[in-house]
Amino acid sequence: MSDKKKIYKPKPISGYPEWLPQVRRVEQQWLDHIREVFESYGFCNIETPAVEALEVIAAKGEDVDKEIYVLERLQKEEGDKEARLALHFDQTVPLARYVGQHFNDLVFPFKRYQTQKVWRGERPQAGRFREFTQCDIDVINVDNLPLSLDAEMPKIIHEVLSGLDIPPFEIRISNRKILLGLLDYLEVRNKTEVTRIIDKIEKLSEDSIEQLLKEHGIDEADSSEILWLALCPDLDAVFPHNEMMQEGLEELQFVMDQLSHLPNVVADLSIVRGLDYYTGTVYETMFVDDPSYGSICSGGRYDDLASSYINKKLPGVGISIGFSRLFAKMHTQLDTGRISPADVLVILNSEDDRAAASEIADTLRKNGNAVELYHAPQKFSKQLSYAEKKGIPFVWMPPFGDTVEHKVKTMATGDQVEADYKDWKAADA
RNA sequence: GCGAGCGUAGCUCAGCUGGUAGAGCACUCGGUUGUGAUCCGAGUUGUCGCGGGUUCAAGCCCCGUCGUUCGCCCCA
Repeated sequence: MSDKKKIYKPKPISGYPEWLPQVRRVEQQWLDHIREVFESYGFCNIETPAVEALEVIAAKGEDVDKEIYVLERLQKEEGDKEARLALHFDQTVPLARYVGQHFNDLVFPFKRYQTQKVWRGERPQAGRFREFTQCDIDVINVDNLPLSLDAEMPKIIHEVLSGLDIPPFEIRISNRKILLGLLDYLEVRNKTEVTRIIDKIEKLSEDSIEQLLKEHGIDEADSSEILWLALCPDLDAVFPHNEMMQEGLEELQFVMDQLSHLPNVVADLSIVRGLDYYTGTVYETMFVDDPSYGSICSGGRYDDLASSYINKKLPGVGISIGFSRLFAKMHTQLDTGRISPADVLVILNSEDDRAAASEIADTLRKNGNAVELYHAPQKFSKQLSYAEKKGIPFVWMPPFGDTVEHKVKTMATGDQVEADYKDWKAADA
């Protein structure tokens, strides 16, 4: 029997992160926290399929198209007629479809949160994945939507992020009408390209921005006016050249006034966002000490979300936490050593003690403890070592030999005290 | 999709100008009185990413390929 079994050497797939149990444990705690905050503001949850019909997803333009994963059966035969399916690329498009489809059954304003994986065929980098989790909240209404919701979004996000163990962050807010109004006034044609250039202000120098603008046919006077606006720290200093700019300035001022009690929420006119469907308020969130890591939470207002799916005007505002990016930034520091969720490990002394040990474990569980029972009567040191490795904080030591008392050992200190399993709680110990 | 770097035990890496692989950690067992994290002893682990070429000889050189990391594009 010399022939070795061939094994497939396991390796990670780039852009598809996975964590060890001790990190996943923290990840779930973060997700729980996010859910609790969202629900405390009255958002309800939905989940949509991993896939949408390709034509639902692919309508956003070529840049987006090239990142879409299409689904196909391996054994598909030529000529098989099936709807082409694609993995969703964000949660906004599925939401639009969902709202259009269930319009008559939804109550408006529709406030929903959604935490799911999304897929993008990008080159993975630090904080950038091919499969990642987003936590979205959106509010959608028929015909019009109060502007104060534009302020509620960052307020909620601020509350969420403040409750997580992360470095200092800053939520930056602008209103697209301001920059787009100026581009209108300057009669700039390729607005999308220009806004994308302005979007790079975080990474590039002023000179390179000017150079890029020049390459896209913006003359020096216009270019310096655009740059001045993007970098202008004071809303009052901006002169509105037209109604659009005026409107944008007023809206932004209104939103900022409502958020004035939050120091790390700032107006920043260089924020424009690449995605074209945003029409007013836009948000981005950066780590203060590492802004080039990218936005960990972005979003904005859109005039009509679902016009491709239903003949109604449905304005909305939404924001999305790039959960995977956020979590990946921290995960190396998040290993608490707590692999198991168990509070206590019940020792199994011998086969004869199995029934008793099992009863102890059940009773402890009824009292609200998470309990793992060791299932093999192995050496005591081995069972202790197991608790140590799994990060289980307490070990329950049932009577053995001639002894009659139960003891609980606290692993961190080594202390052992007598205890009654009928009313012991890890939380009190 | 484009550009650059890297690819040696489960992990982090060493391997000098080519001479058929090593450390630390991890893991397993042991150090008699049920007591883990420390200490001591013993032990297991590799087609040196894959394919081809040069050479008496390749982990080390050349070509290709795949994977991966970083930058660009775009974006959470």
